[in-house]
Amino acid sequence: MALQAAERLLESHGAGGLSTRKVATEIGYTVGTLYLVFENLDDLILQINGRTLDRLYENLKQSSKGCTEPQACIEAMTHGYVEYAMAHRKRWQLVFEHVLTDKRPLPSDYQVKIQRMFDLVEIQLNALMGVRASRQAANAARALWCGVHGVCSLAISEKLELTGVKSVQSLTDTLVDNFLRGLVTKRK
Amino acid sequence: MALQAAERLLESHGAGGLSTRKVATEIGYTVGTLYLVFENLDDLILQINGRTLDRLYENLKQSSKGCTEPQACIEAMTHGYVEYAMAHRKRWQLVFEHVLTDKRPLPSDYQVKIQRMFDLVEIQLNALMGVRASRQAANAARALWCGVHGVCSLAISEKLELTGVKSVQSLTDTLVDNFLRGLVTKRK
DNA sequence: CCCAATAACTGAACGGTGTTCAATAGTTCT
DNA sequence: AGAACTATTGAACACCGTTCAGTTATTGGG
Repeated sequence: MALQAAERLLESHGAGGLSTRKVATEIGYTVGTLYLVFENLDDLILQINGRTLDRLYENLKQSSKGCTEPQACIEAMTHGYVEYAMAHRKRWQLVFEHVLTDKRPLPSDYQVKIQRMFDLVEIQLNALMGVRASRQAANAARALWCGVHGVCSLAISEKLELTGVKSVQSLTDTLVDNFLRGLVTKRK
Repeated sequence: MALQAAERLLESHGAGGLSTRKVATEIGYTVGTLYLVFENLDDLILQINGRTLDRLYENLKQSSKGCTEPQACIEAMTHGYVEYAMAHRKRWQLVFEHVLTDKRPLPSDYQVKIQRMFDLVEIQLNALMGVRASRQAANAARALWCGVHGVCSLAISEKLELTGVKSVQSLTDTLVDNFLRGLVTKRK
């Protein structure tokens, strides 16, 4: 599959090294053929990103498998997110930091794949906050997840002076712990 | 100046529309001349970004001018940040979401310009948390600011289904309010 | 005033990119 | 075998970043 070759190129040469010609050559075809399968380079990238989002989602579910307490679940998921992002920076970056040429809105299944992740958190927040606050939980889930995303974003693009995955994890812990404590103290 | 022309192009055609040839033409010169002034396209972009970071910093200081309470200051600053990011998406995106071709580390004054913003928050957190917790305040400032950044990042790249600046502001409020409440309740 | 030295600027060239599409090669079916 | 259909090509176009030998402008000295 072309997508596998593209992912190989992405991992080895970064997002900048992704080109239609290279991908085509990698799978033993020429450029023209690639354009019969993909509408666009953006299209190809979106399909790679779809796969990445799937794996990320699976990673989150896996991470939160062995937990019972809502708070522990959320912490496990944030660790899972950070872990995946840091372990597959190039892939993660292609999803969240690559500006597409296309002006069209992102495909709807793309939105769904992102929303899924929010939902995982929302479920736990609902458990944590009680049934009454389900409206707030949705909002809080988004806020929290944006926050975790922000840590990864700045860490991966090296705009924090953090060294190593460990310190990124501890920074997200700071964010998540305080946010959650704030959330439950409001409810009391 | 070439930078002004480049910023004009950025605003009108997005980061993708930035090219050495276009910038050169815009100021009535040819490509070669541009390479006497800038080492690189990356170099040009970094200089634009430096200016953007300066303006963003000024905007933050301005926003937090008329406040007295630490919490109000922080909220004013986050609003200032979001406001600037949403009003100058292209510029903001070039700073934080454009992946440079160069493999070299970011210039040190770049790091300084980012650190400055953390510092503004840290000062307020110190006031909020008491003197004892200055070590935690530095960490908390980074965590909080990463969080706000994350909201902007996802909002601007349209990965949230948020409509309008208003809802972005309210999402950051959710994040910031809960985080701060969590922070102060721990201290008690 | 003219010439030499210096600074400013050019634009063609190279190798790369995304994208298109007439032409070709291969396959299938009657 | 020949027609219909599909798969694949590769040359062409317009752009890109980057380089650098060569040209033009400006300056200073005699």
